[in-house]
Amino acid sequence: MRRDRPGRKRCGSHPKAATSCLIFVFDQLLLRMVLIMNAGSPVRVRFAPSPTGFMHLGHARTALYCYLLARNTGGQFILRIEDTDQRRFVQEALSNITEGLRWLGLQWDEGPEVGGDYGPYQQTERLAVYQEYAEKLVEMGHAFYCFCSTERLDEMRKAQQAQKINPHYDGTCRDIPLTEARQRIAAGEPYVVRFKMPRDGSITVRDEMRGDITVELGNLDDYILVKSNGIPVYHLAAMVDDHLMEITHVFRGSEWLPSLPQNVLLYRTFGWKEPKWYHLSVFLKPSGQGKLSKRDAAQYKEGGYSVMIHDMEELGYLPEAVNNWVALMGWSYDGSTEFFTMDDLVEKFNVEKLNPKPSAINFTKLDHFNGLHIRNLSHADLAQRIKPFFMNRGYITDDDILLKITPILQERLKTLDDAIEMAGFFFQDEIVPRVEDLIQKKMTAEDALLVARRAAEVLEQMPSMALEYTEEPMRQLVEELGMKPGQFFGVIRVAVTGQPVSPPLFESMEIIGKDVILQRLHQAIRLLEVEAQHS
RNA sequence: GCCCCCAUCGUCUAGUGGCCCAGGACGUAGCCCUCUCAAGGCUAAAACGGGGAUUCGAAUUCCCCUGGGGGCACCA
Repeated sequence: MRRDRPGRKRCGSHPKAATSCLIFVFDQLLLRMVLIMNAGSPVRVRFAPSPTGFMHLGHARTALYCYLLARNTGGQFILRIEDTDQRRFVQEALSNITEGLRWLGLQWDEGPEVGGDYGPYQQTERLAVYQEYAEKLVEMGHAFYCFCSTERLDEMRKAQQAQKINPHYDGTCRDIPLTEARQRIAAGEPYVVRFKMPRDGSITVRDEMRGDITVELGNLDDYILVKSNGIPVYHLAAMVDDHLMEITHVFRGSEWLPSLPQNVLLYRTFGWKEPKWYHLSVFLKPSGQGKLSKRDAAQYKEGGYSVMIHDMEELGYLPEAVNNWVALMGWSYDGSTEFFTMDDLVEKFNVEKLNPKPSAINFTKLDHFNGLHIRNLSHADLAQRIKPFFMNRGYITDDDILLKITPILQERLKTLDDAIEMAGFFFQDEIVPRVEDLIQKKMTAEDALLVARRAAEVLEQMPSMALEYTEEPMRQLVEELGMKPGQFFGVIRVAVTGQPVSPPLFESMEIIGKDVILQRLHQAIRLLEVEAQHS
């Protein structure tokens, strides 16, 4: 297939460029055709988490890619719950995952809560289906019943490891005649079903991002298909479901890559049409050393970051930014475009630019994307998004004021949470500035007092705190006093906002209003008077 | 121990044999703008892991080494 190389060739005026220009046009035509062909073949992709833990970044990326490809091709995005491990089942995990998906804006077309024609979408509700296929495999002679106890298996493995040979099933039950096996089962003997791996030859499988991979079948194990409790393992359940649900493209973690040959062999044994496989590489720690682990989670949280999706909202991240960030770890568009809205991603996502290299997460880049997406929001939208953060801190917010402060906050926020520290003073009845903040560098208490007094005098004359009544008069005052603007406005800023760093002064003053401004100025004057006497 | 995968600035990446003494982005440093902080603009430092081979020509193809990652369960 032709590769997409946007912006690579440019039509110039140089005579030689004419040919390349023609080629470029032809290139674009081809590209169009490829896109149309792609769009004409809707995919069916599934995100299939197991409810054994909460949703993290790895989940988010896999789900995002699934969603993007489905939307991009007009196909279906399916959510399937792989809950065949009842021992590790976590009650809140399912809701945590569905909430995470919804927060990210990755609504599924089929699955829990929404149904679909290929249901049920929870594996424990499909047990009879797997049983049927396991039986079929036994009858075909490609699987066998195994009566080995876990104790014996453990010992066997230990012995193998001691001899430094590859741990694998030793084949004890492989050749028990089927009639005998059935008798033992009827007699109540516990058993599992194992795949009867061919002993000779090799198999070549294909990961779309890496190419062909060939392995010796002798290296593959007689892996278990059905556990002794009658519940299938992933390798059976997922393949049966992917086939039955007509999944065309499988996105899963690279931890599954080693078992791809077994998985593909099952497909081929049944004669099913194989999906295209994409094994997404793991996320590494920010240091790049080792994969992201639960152990480190607490540490990230301390730094104001998290790898858990349910933390992202509270930390002040936008789902748009998380998607943008996560999309670019393992996928690129043209190597230079990095800002993508969800619509952009849906339109531009393509499997050709997927990359198999493990990537270290970079939280500061998340911050950057979050800032970009915050600035991309409308004032009204931003206002509504920062509102809950103020509410949670006990501030009584006012929608009008919120809407007024949004424009001066927007380009200063890295996270929505930053709004509290930056603009809390708009909603506080009383602020108490620290005297040492009031007095600017290279300034005495008397100097600061003079600034506050003169400013108060001037502002008192004004009909309101509208920009036209504050900025010019204050600048004149600066000149009159022969001070540096930074110093002068520093005093006013701290007096009015209570903090040395704030959104633009005049805009802030206009929003706060004349009464409160004068009140705060006089408070500062009182504080400075006391200070001046003591020094 | 065995099997599999990966390898370009600190990090995310572009790159599919000549457009590359390697481009973009985050971060870092400096400058500009400026009422603080940001945002924005400009500039700088910063990479093809090592060795062979193929070729007129290799970041790009092949081999070996090294490094990193993953897997080898009645877990997913």
